Amino acid sequence: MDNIIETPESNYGQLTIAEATLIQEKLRAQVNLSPMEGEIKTIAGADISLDLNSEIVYAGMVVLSYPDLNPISYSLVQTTNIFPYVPGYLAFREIPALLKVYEQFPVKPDCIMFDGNGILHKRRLGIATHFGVLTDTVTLGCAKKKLAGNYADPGETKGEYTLVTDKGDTIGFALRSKINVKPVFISPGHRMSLRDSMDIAMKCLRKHRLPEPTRRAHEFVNKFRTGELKEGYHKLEQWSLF
DNA sequence: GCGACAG
DNA sequence: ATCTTGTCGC
Repeated sequence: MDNIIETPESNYGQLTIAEATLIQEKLRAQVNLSPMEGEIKTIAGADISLDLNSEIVYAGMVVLSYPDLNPISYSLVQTTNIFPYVPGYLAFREIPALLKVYEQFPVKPDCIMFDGNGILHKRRLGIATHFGVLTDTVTLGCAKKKLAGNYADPGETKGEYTLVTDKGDTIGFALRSKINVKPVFISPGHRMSLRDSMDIAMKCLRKHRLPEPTRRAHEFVNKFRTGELKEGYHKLEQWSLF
């Protein structure tokens, strides 16, 4: 039973929703939302890309300098998908591949931003939180749509935000990341506070709706799927025009 | 039964 | 998630 939790890459594909729920409830007790310690010098964005009708998963992470936000390295891994997409269980679909992606980094990033939620989740265990607890890393989530909770629409100015609450708990923020766009949903994953997640997300905003880490991860992973980038760990030169 | 529903 | 055409704005 416990080995299911220890080896997600080999067992998540066989899980039932009931078993997955038990794992989330067990991991929940290990989540750390205390203020982040230490300075962030690098932040990674994580994402996956899929083919239309294929089992292939193209997963990747891009490490950016912080607060400059320039890509300095990236890791790409191709795997076969096993777990289906079920709202609330995204982690079981993407984490096996992302663990392999993470393992390829000779030097780990100080923080990782996921394309999905942290504690902004019915059981407070979105993909960012799940990955953080599993690997004991500092993580946060940035989703493009609301998964759980309630919120009021934030003001139209870039940087305005409102709280997302659920059953009396504040579980994240609806952030207007750019003028005239729908808000994105920010929440801490692991080893950082709600305030930390907002501070970091805000500092990662540039000209686009999505913060640079996840925007870059999405970009790189798509280039990987279309063949423009190759699998493996790659270090970018400082003068690279990325 | 009717909505809600990360990617 | 992915597929698509046009359109608006910097």
